[in-house]
Amino acid sequence: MSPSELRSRMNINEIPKQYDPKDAQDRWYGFWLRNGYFHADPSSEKPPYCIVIPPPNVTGALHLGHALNNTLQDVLIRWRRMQGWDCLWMPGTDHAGIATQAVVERRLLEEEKLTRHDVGREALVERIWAWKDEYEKRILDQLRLMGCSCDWERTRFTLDEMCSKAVRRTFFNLFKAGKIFRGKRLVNWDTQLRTAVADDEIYYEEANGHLWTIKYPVADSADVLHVATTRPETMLGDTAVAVHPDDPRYQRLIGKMVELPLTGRRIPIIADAILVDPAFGTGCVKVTPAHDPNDYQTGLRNDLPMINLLNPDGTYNENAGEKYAGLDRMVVRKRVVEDLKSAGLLERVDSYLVRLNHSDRSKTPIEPYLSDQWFVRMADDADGAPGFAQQAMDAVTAGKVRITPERYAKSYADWLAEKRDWCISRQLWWGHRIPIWFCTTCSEEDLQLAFGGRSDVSWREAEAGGWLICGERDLAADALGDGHLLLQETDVLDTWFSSALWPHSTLGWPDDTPELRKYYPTSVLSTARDIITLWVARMVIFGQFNMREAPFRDVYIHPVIQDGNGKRMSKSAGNGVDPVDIVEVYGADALRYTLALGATETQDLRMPVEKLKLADGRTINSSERFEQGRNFGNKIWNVARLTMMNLEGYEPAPVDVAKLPVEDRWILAELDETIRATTADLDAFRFSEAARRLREFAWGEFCDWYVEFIKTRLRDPETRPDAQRTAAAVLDALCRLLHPIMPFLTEQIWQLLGRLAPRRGAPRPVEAAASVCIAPWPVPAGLEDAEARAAVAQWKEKIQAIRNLRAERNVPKEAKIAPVIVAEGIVADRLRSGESFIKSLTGAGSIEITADGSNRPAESAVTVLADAEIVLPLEGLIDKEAELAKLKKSLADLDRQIAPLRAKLANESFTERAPAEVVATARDKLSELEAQHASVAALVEAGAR
RNA sequence: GGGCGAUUAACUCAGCGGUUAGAGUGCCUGCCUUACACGUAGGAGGUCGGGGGUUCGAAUCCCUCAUCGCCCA
Repeated sequence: MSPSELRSRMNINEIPKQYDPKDAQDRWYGFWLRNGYFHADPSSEKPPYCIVIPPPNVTGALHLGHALNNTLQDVLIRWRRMQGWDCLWMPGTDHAGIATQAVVERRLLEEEKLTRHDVGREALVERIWAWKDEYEKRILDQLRLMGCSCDWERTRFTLDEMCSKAVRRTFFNLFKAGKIFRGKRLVNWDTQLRTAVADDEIYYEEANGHLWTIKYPVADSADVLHVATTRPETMLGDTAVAVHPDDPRYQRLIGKMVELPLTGRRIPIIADAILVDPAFGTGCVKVTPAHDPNDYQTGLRNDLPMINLLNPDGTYNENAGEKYAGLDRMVVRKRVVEDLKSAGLLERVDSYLVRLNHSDRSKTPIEPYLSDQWFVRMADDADGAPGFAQQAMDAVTAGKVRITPERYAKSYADWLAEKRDWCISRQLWWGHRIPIWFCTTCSEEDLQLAFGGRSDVSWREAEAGGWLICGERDLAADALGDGHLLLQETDVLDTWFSSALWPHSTLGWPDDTPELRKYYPTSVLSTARDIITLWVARMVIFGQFNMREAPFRDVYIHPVIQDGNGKRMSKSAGNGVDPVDIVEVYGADALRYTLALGATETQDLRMPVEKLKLADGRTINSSERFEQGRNFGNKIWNVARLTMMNLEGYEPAPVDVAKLPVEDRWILAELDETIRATTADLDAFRFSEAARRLREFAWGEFCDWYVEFIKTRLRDPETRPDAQRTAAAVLDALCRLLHPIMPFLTEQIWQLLGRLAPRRGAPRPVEAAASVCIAPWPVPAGLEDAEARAAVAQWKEKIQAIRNLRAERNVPKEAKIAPVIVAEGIVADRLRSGESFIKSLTGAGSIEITADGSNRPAESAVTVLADAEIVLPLEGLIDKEAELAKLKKSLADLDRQIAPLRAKLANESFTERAPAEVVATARDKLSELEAQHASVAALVEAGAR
C-alpha cells in the first residue's frame, strides 16, 4: 500500500481517543528486541557508551526506587543510542548472600520446620538456586515491562561462572599482593543464622530493660567499686575496670586490682579518658573487650586480654566457667544476677531503656563476637605508598571519577578516610566460597613440592601457625599427598566482594574480551546514596586494582523516594508502591515520565501514597502523581492524532524557512531552543528539568498555540502544504526528544507517522528511521528567530487579555465580539501579522488594530497593557460602576509597582553601584508603568464624568 | 555526638543575588468548541520556617534558633 493510499484510509476514528499503553507496550518491546536495537556490538565503529545496572538482589521484586533508577539509566542509554553511540546497558542480578539465604531459610522453617543444618550445605544451596531462578526471571520481566533497553544477551548474575572466575582471580591476586589477611575481630554476630553481619545489616531497637549495679571489691582493701551494666552476664569476661584519669574519686585506685566476682580472677583498674564519662553513673566502667565494641577498642588501647565467652549459637563456652558453660546467654544472665545477689554483690537494679542491635535478617539481638575473619587491607602500605582507601579517594579528587550531585563526594571521602579494613568473610553457605585451604601438618617443602611450579597457587604462614593456601582453582584434599589433609575454608565472601567487580567481571575480565576492551571503563554509574560507600567506593578500589583504571567516569546519585509523610517506602510498613501496579494502571510511559519529573537534585522525593481499588477487586498502593505522566502522554497522543488526520495530501519538500509564516518560524525557533536546552539537561543529569522543559514545549507551545494557529491554514489548499510540513517536522522531533523518557508512546506515534509521512523534517525532509529508538537525536538547525518569537508573544498576550475581558464580563460564548486594539509602531505591525489568529482564538467576529484610540464606544470594557490598549465594545452588557471599580483597582496595582521602583531609582547608591544594565531596565520599566498609569487615569477621569 | 539535606501557594516541587516569586495537582467559575473532559478558557491562593547580618538590592549569600528526614558513629 502506498503512503497516499494509507493516508486516505487514515480515519480519525481508527485511532483511539485515548492512548492505550498496554497495546503499545505489547507491540513495541518485542519489535525492538527482534531488531536487536538493544544489542551492543564491540566491533562497531561507533564510540562506546556503557552503563552497568546496579544488580538488584534476587531476594524479591523491584520497588519504586528501582523503577526510578532504571528509568534514569534507560533515559541515558536511549538518548546516547540515538546520539550515535554504541550503547551497552549491562543487566543482571545479585546473589545477595545473607539476604537471600535468610529468606530461603525462613521459608524452609515455616513450610517444612527444617533448619539449614537439617538439610545440609549442598541441599540448601540447591534450594537457593531454585529461588534465584524464579526471582531473577521476575525481576528481569519487570525491567522489560518498564521498557528498559538492556542488552539481554549479556545478562549476568554475581554468582555465575563468569563472575565466579573474576572473584577467584581477584581474591588470588589480592592474597598474593598481601592485601588479604585473616585475624580476630569483633563482629556483629547473628546467633540464629550463626554468621557475622555487616553494620548496614543491623538495626537499633529500643526496649525496656534493666540497669544492674554490681559491686567489685578492690583487692587487698576495703574499697568497693560500683559498676553499672545492662548486660550483667558479660562480667564473666571482664578484663579491667576503667575510670577517668582526672576523676578525683578514683585517682588513688588506678593501677590497683579488683576481685572479679564469681570468677576469682583479679583484673586491673585502668585509666581511660575515651571510654569513661566521669559524669555518667558512678564513673566506673567494666571492660569486656571480647563482647562490646567500645570495650574492644579500650582493650586494644590498653593491651588487655580478650576473653571470648560465646559459642557461635549464642550459648556460653568454657571460658565463662564450668557453672555457666553450655547455657544460653539469657539463662546465664539470670544465673549471674542470682549469684551476685546471693553473694551480696548486687547493689541495685533500675529500669532502663536499652538500645539493642538486631539482625536485619533474623530479627534477633546481635552479639558482639570475637571471631576469625578475613579482611582486605584498606590502609596505606608500611612504606607510605597509598593503600586502597587512599587510591579510591584520589580517583575522585583527581577528577577521574565525577560524582553528581557534587555534595556526595564528601560522604564518599569521609568514609574512605577512615581507611578501615574490609571484613569480607561471612559464615554462610550462599555465596562465593573463600578459596583458601588450611594445612597444619605440612612444611614449606611439602608445599613447594606439590605446588612449586604452579602460578595459580600461593601460600603464606598463618598467624596461629600452619599454612594458608590460596588456589585459583579448587585444591583436592589430598593434593599434598598422604598424611597432609587440606581443608577448605567454609566461609563465603561478603556479597559486596563480587558486586565490587561488577563493571569489569560482567565484561569478561580476567579474559581479554572485545567487550572489556571496548566498554571499560564504563560511562555512568547511577545509584542510590546509601551504597556510595559499600558499593561505589569498592568498585573504584577493585577496578583500579584489577584494571588499573577507575570503573566509570560519572557517578550519578538519584533521590530517594519516600511516601507523603517523608517515611521510607517498605513492604512491611505497607506504604510501598509496586511499579508493576503503576504500569498496569497508568502505563509504563506515565510511570517513567513521572519518575523522571521527580528526579531533581534534592535528596528525597515525596510521593503521597493512596489506596486504589482496581476493577478486578485488588487494592493497590498508588499515587496521584502518576496522573501527570498519563495526562501528558495522552496530550501528546492527541496532538499526534490531530496532526496525522491533517496529513492528507502531504508531500515532503524542502522549505525556505525565511519565507514561512511567522508562526512556523516561531515554533521552529522554539524547537531549536528546546533541543539545545534538553540536550544540555541530559548531559548534566538534570532529568527533571528535561521532563519539565519538554512538557512546556510540547503542551504549552505546540499544543496550546501552534496547532491552534494552523487549524485555519490546514483548511486552505494554498497554505496547507507548509503547515503540514512544519507540523510533521515538529511532531517528528518531539517524538525523538521524548523517546528516552516515553519510549512506547513515541514509538507508537512514530510508526503511524511513518505510514503517513515517511519523509519529513524542516528545513529538509529526510527518510524517517525504522524505529524512533534508532532515529538520530535532534540537533539545533540554526533557526533562531527573535522577531518571530517577539511577534507570537504579542499575539498571545493580546489574545489572553481579550479572553480575560470576555470571561470577566460574562460575554456569552456565542457572542461575536469586535475588539479594538490600540497600538502603534512595531507592536501594531506584529499584531497585524497575527490578526486572523487573534480573531479566531478569541471568538471575535471582527477585529481592529488602530493607532487612534479616541473614538471609543461609550459602553465598552477596557484593559490597558504596557504597550497597547484593548477596547471591547459591549453594548448593553456594561455595568459602569463595575468598570470604574476595575479601572481603579488597576490604578492601585500600578501605584503599588511604581512606588518602590521610584524609590529605588531615587536612591543614589543604587544608581551608582548597580550595573548600568540593571539601572536602565528599571528606568524603562518605570516609564512604561507611568505611561500605563496615565492611560488608566485618563479612563477613570472620563468614566467618572 | 559528627555530617548531609529539607523547610516557598491546600499538596508535591522548581527557582539559588537584580521586573509584580513559578509549575503540576487540588480548589472556584464558564465550556462535551468534531485532537484530547486524562481536555479547554478564566480565576482565587504565598509577609519564600523564626531571628539577626552582608549588600544599592536577599526566597537566593553568611550566622543563629526551631522542626523534619537521611547517612555515619
